[in-house]
Amino acid sequence: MGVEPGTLAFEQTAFVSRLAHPPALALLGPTASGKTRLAIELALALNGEIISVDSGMVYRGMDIGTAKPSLAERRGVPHHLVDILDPSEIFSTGQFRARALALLAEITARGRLPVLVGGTMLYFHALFHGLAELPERNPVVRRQIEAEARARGWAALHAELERVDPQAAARIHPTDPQRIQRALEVYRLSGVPLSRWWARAEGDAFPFEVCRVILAPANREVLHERIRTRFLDMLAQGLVDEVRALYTRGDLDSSLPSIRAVGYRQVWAYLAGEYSYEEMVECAIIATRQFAKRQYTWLRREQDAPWYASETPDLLPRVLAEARSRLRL
RNA sequence: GGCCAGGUAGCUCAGUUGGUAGAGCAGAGGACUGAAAAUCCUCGUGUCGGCGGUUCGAUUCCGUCCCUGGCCA
Repeated sequence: MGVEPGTLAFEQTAFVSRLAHPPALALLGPTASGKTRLAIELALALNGEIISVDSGMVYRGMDIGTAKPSLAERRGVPHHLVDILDPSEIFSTGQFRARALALLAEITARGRLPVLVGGTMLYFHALFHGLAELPERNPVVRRQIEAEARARGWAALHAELERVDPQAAARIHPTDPQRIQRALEVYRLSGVPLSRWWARAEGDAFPFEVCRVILAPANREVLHERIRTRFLDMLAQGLVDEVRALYTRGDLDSSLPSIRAVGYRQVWAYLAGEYSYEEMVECAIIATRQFAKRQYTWLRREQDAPWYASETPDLLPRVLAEARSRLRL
């Protein structure tokens, strides 16, 4: 494809030669930090396209509760990995990584800047640091393991894991059903212990020069207040009706990752009669706070990325300046 | 005003036959390899409502006062 002199695409391509890899921008932050809006501004200013790094926004029909930007709010900026699945489907970190990598290449080939934005820190981690070539989840094996757990208890399955994969067993707590299940699944599917798979895939380099920026409210009380008012806003916008539409479909249930998402899970429980309205509101806000806390734990590990307070004046110009100098745009 | 039941961690409550107390929730920190908005780990000093009394020792027993809820006037 031809790149014409004088266009932004030409300039970017020209500068790329000075970087080891093509440029990419990544905006990470906890829920309710304001990253969605800032990302759109950045993409507009830098000729970018957005790649959503968000395990909830992938689902169609889940708009209010995931704080998905409306078409108007997107202001013409393409948003990738949004509305790509039905809530009955299950996404995975591996699928995210493969699709994101493909999109990064496509957007770069178009002469535009990829802007990764989101709060699903495992996805960012897998993208930047690589992922072992593990076998994909297998529903049959999972059901089998669940049945065994019901009969013998997770501790017994952890003991079994200890026999076939002592290294993985040492890292996985006996009360962590999800990881015990996954480790046994990988072993049964491949005959190779999970710890061996981990050891094989050491450090897949991320083939982009990435400028990472972290956006978060200045302090916890501010974050908690934003979370509270935002959830109340979602209710005012019709979150209960949105979840009811999923609830009345009849083919979805509370074990699905989509329905387990913060907010959806609690409204679902309210519709099922397990919570009063007040309990639902309270529990959803609490769950969101706890989710944000886990996001901070990941974020603190990203020492090389600068932190910006959500309430910083002139936030956009500052982040723009940071991106331009790091990526030589 | 009288009677009853309570006042113990931010919240809901256990408990101590007298030796100054512990659960759940909340909160904080951490882990994290195809469910990740998931899953899991660690962290509990607080005038035991106030003031007196009894006692070597009171959060516990006694008296009194205050507060909350219920019932009766």
